[in-house]
Amino acid sequence: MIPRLKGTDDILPPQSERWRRLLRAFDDLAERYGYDLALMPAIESTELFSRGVGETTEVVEKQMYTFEDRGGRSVTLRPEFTAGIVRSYIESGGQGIVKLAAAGPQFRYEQPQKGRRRQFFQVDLEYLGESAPGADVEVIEFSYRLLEMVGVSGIGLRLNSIGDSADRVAYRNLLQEYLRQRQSDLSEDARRRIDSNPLRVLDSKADTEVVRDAPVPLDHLGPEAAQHFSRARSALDGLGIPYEIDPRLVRGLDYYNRTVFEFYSSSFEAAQSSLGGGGRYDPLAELIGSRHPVPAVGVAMGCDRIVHAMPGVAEHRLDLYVAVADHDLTPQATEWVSRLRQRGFKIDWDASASRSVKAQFKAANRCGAAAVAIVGSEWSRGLVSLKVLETGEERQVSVEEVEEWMKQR
RNA sequence: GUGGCCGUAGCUCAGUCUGGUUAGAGCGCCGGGUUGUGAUCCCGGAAGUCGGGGGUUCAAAUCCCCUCGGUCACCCCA
Repeated sequence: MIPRLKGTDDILPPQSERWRRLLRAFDDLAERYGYDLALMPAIESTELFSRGVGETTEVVEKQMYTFEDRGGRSVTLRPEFTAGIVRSYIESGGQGIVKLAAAGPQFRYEQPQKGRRRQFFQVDLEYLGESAPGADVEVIEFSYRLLEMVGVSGIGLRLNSIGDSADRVAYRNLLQEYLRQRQSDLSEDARRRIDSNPLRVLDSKADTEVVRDAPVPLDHLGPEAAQHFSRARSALDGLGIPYEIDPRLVRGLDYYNRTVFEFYSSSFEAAQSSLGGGGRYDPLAELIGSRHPVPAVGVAMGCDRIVHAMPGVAEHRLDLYVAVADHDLTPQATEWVSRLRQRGFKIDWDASASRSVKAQFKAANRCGAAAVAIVGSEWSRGLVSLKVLETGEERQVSVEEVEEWMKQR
């Protein structure tokens, strides 16, 4: 036996039923909100991520699946969607407003635990070319409605603004000065980040005492960033979307500015409880080679975690299971099953045309059929036996009545 | 990369401390009780290199050493 790789999952029934519901809900909402489908490469140039995501980020420093391909190029399995989608926007002309929805696996080489796999699945939305706070609000609202729609309970939203790059130069100095003063109280990791990535110290769990009194970006926003944030907030208030301001929320990727946010569920018990997050990333396009700025905002939701927080729904998977009692009638049954499926009914049957009625009933029960129709001696009179599995009630009816029954159920 | 816990049937686990009949149970699967009736009930069956290797012993799932895997947590993120 060759087992699956560490940190990868086979997603099979019954769990996969929730995935189907989630992906359908995402697809449906994306269409309603005007986002077009994007199917992106799972593999890109390593440089795209090192420049876009940031050299000093955890992801780039030690979590990427990077290797040399047969042509000697350094390539990387995507650890996230955004950099690749922005690359495609620039590569295809880089103009105007483009709204895209994407879904697929991402790869990060980490020690697996609950809610954290080496291959994990994300649904993703990117709103490119729009600088107004309304775009931030739209992707946040979309995410909230998606979680609501699939039945996640205890939805929480943390919101913050980390300001513009220009505001952050002054703020960064202030923070570094503060951290250096408290250096002796900091963890080793935090000390290392004072120079390379001081913002990340703000969400360090090991340094909560020092961080509590540290200056936060929210108090040092420039006037434009401050106005952007207050407009976004009042729009969210108007939509009735609850949130809490978390002044120490920063994101692990370097390209963010202004609005950042994170969704979680209070019912998902795990150390990795964030269901998704995102924010505005106006600086990214130029980091990866655009000759003009591209304002943009996006969100990525972790499907594996959302599915953990979704309720299971017991419902009949199939409208009908067709059991063949007289195997000479297999050709007629084949045609009837096909006709019903073409009309949109969910039908299954024993395609082997060899098993006993008893075995076919067992199969029907196992796959969650609402009823069984027996094709046997009564077929010559235009009838089948219809047995409703839940009640055990059985009667002989015409094939037209079977369809009526399924429609009214 | 570091630490805790766990590896026995397809799944969930008992048995390990205190070595000793043929390694068990529940669920699931297959068959029969009903050659046209599931779920429920009764009867039967298949299925296990006890994670792997080495050692101690008359004897190892059980004790010792090494190793591999899983899981949760730290770190970090979706």
